[in-house]
Amino acid sequence: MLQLSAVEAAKAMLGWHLIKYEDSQKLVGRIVETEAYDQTDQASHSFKGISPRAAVMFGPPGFAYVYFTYGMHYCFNVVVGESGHGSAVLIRALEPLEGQSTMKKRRGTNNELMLCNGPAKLCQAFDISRDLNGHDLHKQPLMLMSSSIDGEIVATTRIGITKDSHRLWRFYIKGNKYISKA
DNA sequence: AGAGCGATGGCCT
DNA sequence: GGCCATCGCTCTA
Repeated sequence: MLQLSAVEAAKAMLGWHLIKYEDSQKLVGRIVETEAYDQTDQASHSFKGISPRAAVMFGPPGFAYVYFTYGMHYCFNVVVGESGHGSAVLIRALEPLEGQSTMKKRRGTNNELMLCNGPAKLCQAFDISRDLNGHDLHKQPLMLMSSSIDGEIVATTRIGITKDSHRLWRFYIKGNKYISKA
């Protein structure tokens, strides 16, 4: 699945589970919103070729690309596509399935809908930061498990970008309450 | 060596 | 709906 193009992988990954193993507990979230980024796409960190920051995007699929932005936020991506091709899927929102109490503590809210409904929010809830950049998602502590969905997929423009903003490369599960923005 | 700019979220109105 | 905090990365000189 993960060797697919960014767009195909972004759609296929809806419904997958993201699992984080911590000392005495497990956090689980279901992917409900994604965005595709590709080296042919000006909005992508890989557009200008291999840089130290975006190097992971050009590696084999199934690894984590975590970057820091706006001086305060982390965003989590899954590297997809063939090795040598710079593409990744940004995970924008999760539906919390397990470990909600820890997520609530980290996020400072008791509202289930607000725990993982944004790329930086889910990183805070799952405690994902720079040290997981380049991590193999087939291994603990952070893992990806494939799953399928029944729901319909909606495609829209991506959020918060200016270049190549016409592409309909954002995908979410129709009607899901946990997406960042309808 | 240095300036400018974000794949944003939270809080305020 | 609008504004602002805050800093690593990239590009330019």
